[in-house]
Amino acid sequence: MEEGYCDTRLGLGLGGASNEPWPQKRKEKPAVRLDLSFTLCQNDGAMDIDHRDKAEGVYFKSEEDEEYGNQRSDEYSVDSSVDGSGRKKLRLTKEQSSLLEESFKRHTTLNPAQKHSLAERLNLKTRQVEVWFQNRRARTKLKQTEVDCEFLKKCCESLSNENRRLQKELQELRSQKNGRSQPAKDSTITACSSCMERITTSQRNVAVVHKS
DNA sequence: CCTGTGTAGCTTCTTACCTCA
DNA sequence: GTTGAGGTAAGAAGCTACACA
Repeated sequence: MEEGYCDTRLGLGLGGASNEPWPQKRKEKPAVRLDLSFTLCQNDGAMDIDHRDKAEGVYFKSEEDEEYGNQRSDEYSVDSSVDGSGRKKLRLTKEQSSLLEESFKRHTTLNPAQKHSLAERLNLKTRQVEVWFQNRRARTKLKQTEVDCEFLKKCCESLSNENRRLQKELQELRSQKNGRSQPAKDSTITACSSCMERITTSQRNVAVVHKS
C-alpha cells in the first residue's frame, strides 16, 4: 500500500438479509440471495403483484379435468371448445388470489396443516396451493433481485465517481508534495466519511501516546 | 456413532397457455 | 384477425434436511 493512498474499494455482498423467513429446515440460505445491509424497499418485501382484476372469466380445461375438476368450485368453467390435448390451465378467482396473497404476507412458506386448511378454504388441492406459493416466492425473489440489481448499479456508479474524484485529489496532493518538501499547513483536504473517521481515530491515539 | 436410503419440501428452470396491447 | 410480450400454473430436475433401519 502506497503512502497516503486512500483505499476506496467497497464490497457489495450477496447473501441473506431479507425479513422473509426461510424454511427452518434450511440451515444455509440460497447463495443467490442479495444481501444489502439496509432496507431496499419500503413495503417489507411484500411485492404487489397484479391480482388479475379480470380473472372473472375463469376457465379450466384438460382431458384430466377429473383430477382437478372434481375439486373445483362452481366459479370454474370448462372451455369445451378446446380439445383435451393441452395441459390443464387453471385461473384463480379474484377471491382465491387475494386470500393466497393475504396468507403469503403472513407466511411465505406453509406447513402441511396450513397448506391443507388454506386449500380447503379455497376449494383447491393442497398441491395447487403449494405450487402457488412456490411460484409466488419465485416471483418475489425475482422482483427483489431486479430491485437489488438496480440499487447495486447505482451504488457502483456513485462509487466509481467517488473513486475518480479521490484519485484526482490524490494526484493533486502528490504534485503539491513534489513541488515543495513540506506540505502546506493550510492545504484543505477533503475526504470521505470513513477516511475522516480513521484520521480522527488515529489522531486520538497519537494524543493518548503523547500524554503517557 | 456412522452410513445408506427414502421421503418431503424447497429452488430453479422450463413449458404451455392466456391476456392484452 | 394476427402477433409478440408478459404473466402465471404446473411439470421436472436437482438439492438438502431429516428420520430411520
